[in-house]
Amino acid sequence: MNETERVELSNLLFPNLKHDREYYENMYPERDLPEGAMVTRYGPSPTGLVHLGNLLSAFADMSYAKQTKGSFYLRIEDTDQKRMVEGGIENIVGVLNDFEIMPTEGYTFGGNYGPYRQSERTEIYQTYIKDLIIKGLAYPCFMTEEEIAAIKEEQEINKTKIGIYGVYATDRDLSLEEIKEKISNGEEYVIRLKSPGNLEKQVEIKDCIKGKLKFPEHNVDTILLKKDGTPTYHFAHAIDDHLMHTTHVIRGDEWVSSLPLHIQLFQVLGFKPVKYAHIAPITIKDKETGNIRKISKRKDPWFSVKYYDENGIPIKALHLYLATITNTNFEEWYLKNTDKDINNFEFSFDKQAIGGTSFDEAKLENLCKTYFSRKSGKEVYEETLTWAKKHNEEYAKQLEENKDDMIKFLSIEKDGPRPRKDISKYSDVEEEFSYAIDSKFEKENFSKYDGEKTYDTELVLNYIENYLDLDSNNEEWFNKVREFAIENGYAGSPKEYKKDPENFKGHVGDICEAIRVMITGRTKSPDLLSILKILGKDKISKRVKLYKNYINN
RNA sequence: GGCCAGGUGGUGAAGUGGCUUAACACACUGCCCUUUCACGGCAGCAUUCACGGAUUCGAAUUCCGUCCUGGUCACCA
Repeated sequence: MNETERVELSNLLFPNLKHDREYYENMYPERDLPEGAMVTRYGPSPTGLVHLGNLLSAFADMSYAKQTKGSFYLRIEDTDQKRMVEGGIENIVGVLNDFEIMPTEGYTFGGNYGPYRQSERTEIYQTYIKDLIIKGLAYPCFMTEEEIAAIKEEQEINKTKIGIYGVYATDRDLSLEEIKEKISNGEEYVIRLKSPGNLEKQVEIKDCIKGKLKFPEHNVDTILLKKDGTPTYHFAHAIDDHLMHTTHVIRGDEWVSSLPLHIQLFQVLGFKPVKYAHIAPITIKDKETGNIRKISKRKDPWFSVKYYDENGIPIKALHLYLATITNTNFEEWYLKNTDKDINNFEFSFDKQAIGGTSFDEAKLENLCKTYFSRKSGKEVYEETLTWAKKHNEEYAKQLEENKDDMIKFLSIEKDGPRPRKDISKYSDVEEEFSYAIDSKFEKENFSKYDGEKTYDTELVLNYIENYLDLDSNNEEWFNKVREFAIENGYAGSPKEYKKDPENFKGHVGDICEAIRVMITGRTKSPDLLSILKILGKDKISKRVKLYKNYINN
């Protein structure tokens, strides 16, 4: 086919396009951004639920764009209408909102490079395809699925490379007349790339994360436009990332094998290449097989994004975890910089894992504890309340009714360089601080206490009456407890008791334990005096009496 | 099967030829601190970096082979 024939063909195939390539090139000019600014994008397809892997790449997109003062946009990749899920797009936008991974532009976020939904860009794609046809770089292919399947089978038997290329690309050199005839016969067609690649030659590609990668050139006549006139991912990606001036395509590592195609597409289209960064997959060691595998929706609850919200894992703590996965040096930095927040950390591609990153539940939990330990009692209260309003209304109500005391309880042992680490998620608060809300304590009584020991209420009552001074400081208070212990035949310290157990009924610790159980319903708690002070004498006595009833029944 | 990537302790990993008798963190164990728990401190936890060979005065780090694991080979993204 000569050029005039190709022009005729292009008009036959795409008679109704309003604009040409130049029009779009001018419509989306270069972005006006500072030097080194990265333009990234999150391009989900609304075919199901958002999962951890998606979130991780969106998080990386956001982080890199933010720290370089660039742009992070959301592009909906919905070129496959068959796989569309109802509410899929709303879900994506909702998850991004919930997890505070906010695009600066894109679908529902505005911006000058839209539309940000691929199904609304069909004309653009077709315009570029038309141009490719004129240049002889793409062609209509009329092969049926059966024919293609037969070729694949043959290739499998012959152990040659699978796909439509070289001698298998029978429609590559169809004449204009033949094409016209097929079309008038009503034969359906796709548009394929006329791949200039040579399998014998190598392409070298630099991936920002993986480093230098070498592949044989791409030589398959990949489908660019499907029968229904919509583009395949590969083609849409090239057009969109060019027109939207993406600088870095950050995506899952399942894409590295199509890198030669994508590079070739950019070349054929005459676009300036983008940089690629392929993120290692999140993996997990399968309990049954012992093998490492990609994290899975069915087997791993953590895979689903809903898990974090439902279980009360704070969004910011999840960010912390995503950051540790993203950059291997983040964790150390975060532990050292107790006063800094995640925005002060500088992410870099060369600190990103190359192989798989194993999901570590224990690490997540620890990170959550550290996160909570750095929050003030008031902050913990407020965040827990917000969470409870959504997931535990009854508790939310109780929290609101007991706001002041609750904040005091949550603030115990929070000051200083070594704060408590006892909460790893919002849902822990209710359980860990079960003694904090009076009405709740009375109702649940001592049902949470699982020890077998019973304690002497007369002894404790006596102590409260005659020795308890809620205005004293910790040292004064404890000296009094010790004094009381000794007078009642207990050792003044555990050491003393250990030396000569025969001579004592027990030691101070036992007295404290008795008090603790009676007023908190448990053997473990934060600093006792602090709790006593917040409760006040009346509530303390009441609880001891409650305990008395409890053991008598 | 072809192509590509990766294999360092229970886990995540640092490490790019001598500074490594392999950092750091999590987990676990023991001890200490201590009125409980948590925090914190100390110690233990890979005589060795999948395996074999080569290069080198010297290798976890370079090269070759083997094995294992993962990804990918759609008119899905």
